[in-house]
Amino acid sequence: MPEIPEIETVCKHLRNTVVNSTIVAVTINRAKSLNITPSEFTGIVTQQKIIAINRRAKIILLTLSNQHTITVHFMLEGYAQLLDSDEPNVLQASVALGLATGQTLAFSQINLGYVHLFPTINLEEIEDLTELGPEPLSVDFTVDHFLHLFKTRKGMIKPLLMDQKLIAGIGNVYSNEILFCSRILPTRKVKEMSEEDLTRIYHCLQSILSRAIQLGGVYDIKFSQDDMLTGNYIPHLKVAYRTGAPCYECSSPIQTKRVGGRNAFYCTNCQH
DNA sequence: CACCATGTTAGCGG
DNA sequence: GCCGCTAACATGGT
Repeated sequence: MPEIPEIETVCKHLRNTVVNSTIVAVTINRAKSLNITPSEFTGIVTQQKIIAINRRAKIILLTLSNQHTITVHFMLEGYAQLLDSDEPNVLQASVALGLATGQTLAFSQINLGYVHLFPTINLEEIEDLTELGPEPLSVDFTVDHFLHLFKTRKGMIKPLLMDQKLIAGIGNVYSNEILFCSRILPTRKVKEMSEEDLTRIYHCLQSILSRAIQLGGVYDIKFSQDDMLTGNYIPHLKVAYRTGAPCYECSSPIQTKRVGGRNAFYCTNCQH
C-alpha cells in the first residue's frame, strides 16, 4: 500500500525530526532484512549523523555523515515510527536506530521489504535504485516525456502505470485513482488510446499524487504521537477499496476485478 | 482451515 | 524484447 504519497509523508516527518541527529544505538531483530551482517551494519552506522532524507520511487534514503546511505523499502506492511527510546514498541521493530536525542527511529514489519546499507555518495549508483523508471513528479518529467514512454507500449494501462521500470512509485491504490480521474478503464490497451487520453492521464497523475502528498497519503499508522498529517487522503479516495459502494459521480456501484494480477477498482459508467 | 491482500521479482509460454 | 500469467516471499485477516 505505501506508494509515493505515503513514502513522501514519512520523509517529511523524517526531515522534521531526525535530520542532524546522531545514531547512538542499533537494534536488529530481523537480520534477514539487511544486505550485510548485523555487526557490520551496526559498526558502520553507529556514531554517524543522519544528514539528509530523500525518496526514490517507494524507497526511503537516509544519507549518513560517513558517505553511506541506508535504503528502506516497506514493501507490503512496513512502517516507520519515531518513539521514545524506552518505549516497549522499540523492542519489536525489525530494525531500530537509537538517536542521541533520546528517541528511536523504528522500522517495523519489514517482512518482504529491506533495510540496506551502501557505501556511496552518488544515490543513483545504489543497486536498489538502478532499474527504476523516472520520478513522475520530477520537474523534467514533462507531458512529452510521458507520451514518449507510453505511446509505444502494447499492454493494458493499469499494469503499465504500476510498472516500476517504466515509471517509478505508483502502486495499486493510486493507479486506480488516476484512471478514475482520467475516465479510462484499467483494462484499456495503451496502443488503442488517443494522445488526448494519455495527456489526461498525465495530468491526473500529477494532480492526484501531489494532492495526496499534501494531505499525507492513505497510510493508517502514525509516525509519532503528534502526527496530524498521515492518512488524511483516505476520505478523498474515489474508487480504491469502494467495491459495491456508489460512485461519487454517478451513483452506480464501483466494480472490482483482477487486472494484471491485482485488484482493479473502477466505475463502468464513468470510465471507458 | 484455506484463501486473499499487498509489492516485487523470476520464470514460462505466446 | 514485450506481454500476460503464475508462483514465491511474510504476515495478518477472514
